[in-house]
Amino acid sequence: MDPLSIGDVAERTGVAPSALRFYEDQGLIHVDHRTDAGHRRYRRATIRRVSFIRVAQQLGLSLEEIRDSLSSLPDNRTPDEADWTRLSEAWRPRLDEQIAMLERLRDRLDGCIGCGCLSLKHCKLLNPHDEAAARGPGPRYVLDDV
Amino acid sequence: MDPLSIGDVAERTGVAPSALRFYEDQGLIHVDHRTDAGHRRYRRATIRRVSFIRVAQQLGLSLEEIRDSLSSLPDNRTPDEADWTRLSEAWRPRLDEQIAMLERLRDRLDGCIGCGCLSLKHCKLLNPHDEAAARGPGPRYVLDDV
DNA sequence: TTAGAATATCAAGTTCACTTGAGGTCAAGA
DNA sequence: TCTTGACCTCAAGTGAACTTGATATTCTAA
Repeated sequence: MDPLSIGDVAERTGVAPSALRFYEDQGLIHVDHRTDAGHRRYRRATIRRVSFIRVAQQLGLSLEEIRDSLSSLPDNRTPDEADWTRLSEAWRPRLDEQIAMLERLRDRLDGCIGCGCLSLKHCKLLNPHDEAAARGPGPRYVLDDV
Repeated sequence: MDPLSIGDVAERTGVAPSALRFYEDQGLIHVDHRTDAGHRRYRRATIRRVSFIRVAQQLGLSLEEIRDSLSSLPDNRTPDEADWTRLSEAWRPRLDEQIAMLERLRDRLDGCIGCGCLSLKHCKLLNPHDEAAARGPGPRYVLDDV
């Protein structure tokens, strides 16, 4: 049962067969071999790989970035602890940054609502001009650290 | 200086004029009036509105969802505390959910690296089958609550 | 006054991440 | 045997979110 068909992988990961073929085109996953009839056969580790891709997408990474990230993982053997550590360390800053951004937004929304300042001139969430303007355009106070 | 040109709004928000015209087509923002020459003139509140759109996008909302969200804001007057409270309450669950998901992912990555289980069969982050399989496909342990 | 920057419209093009469609092969069950 | 379903390839289509290009007008500063 080890060699998995594209349908197996699709079912296990929730990713459509067409998407799996697309990922293969993009160099994100690879088949172990083909049957005589030309059908794809994947190794079990591919399920992990595909799950990984979906999680990375949730993080906001593009497929290209994910491919780069995955390139540090071996495709011919089961990734070991060192492999995952490398990946984890690469992700950590991004993860921390995203969490911090969302928390900042949440706290600011709460704070602003609490003090009612959103209707005033001083709200730093939705009045990115003033002091913030010097640091470039956009909603700085949310997207950046203050 | 109150009536702002499209260039002013672009500069203040970091959003290209073409994108602002596009947002107008999509019903996300509106002009206050046009000059005799047909040039767009925006009210100051439009900067907040556009900043809001960008922040919402960072949250993962589509322009359509954002339009719905913004429809609760008045376009003809400066939004007041009640307006923002309504919006904040609508966002809060989504915000909390996203933060929780990212924290879950971070903690799991840390935990898995710490115990080295990512190379074993028991890692719940990258082995979404087994028990998790019953709850549908995909990397459940990260995307859902456990 | 005159060059250049900014604005306008409208259609078409771009990128990303896939999906759909057309046309065909192959294995298993009624 | 037949038909259903899973698989194959390759090209084209999709939707979201804009951008670019063509062409024209208008504002601004030397």
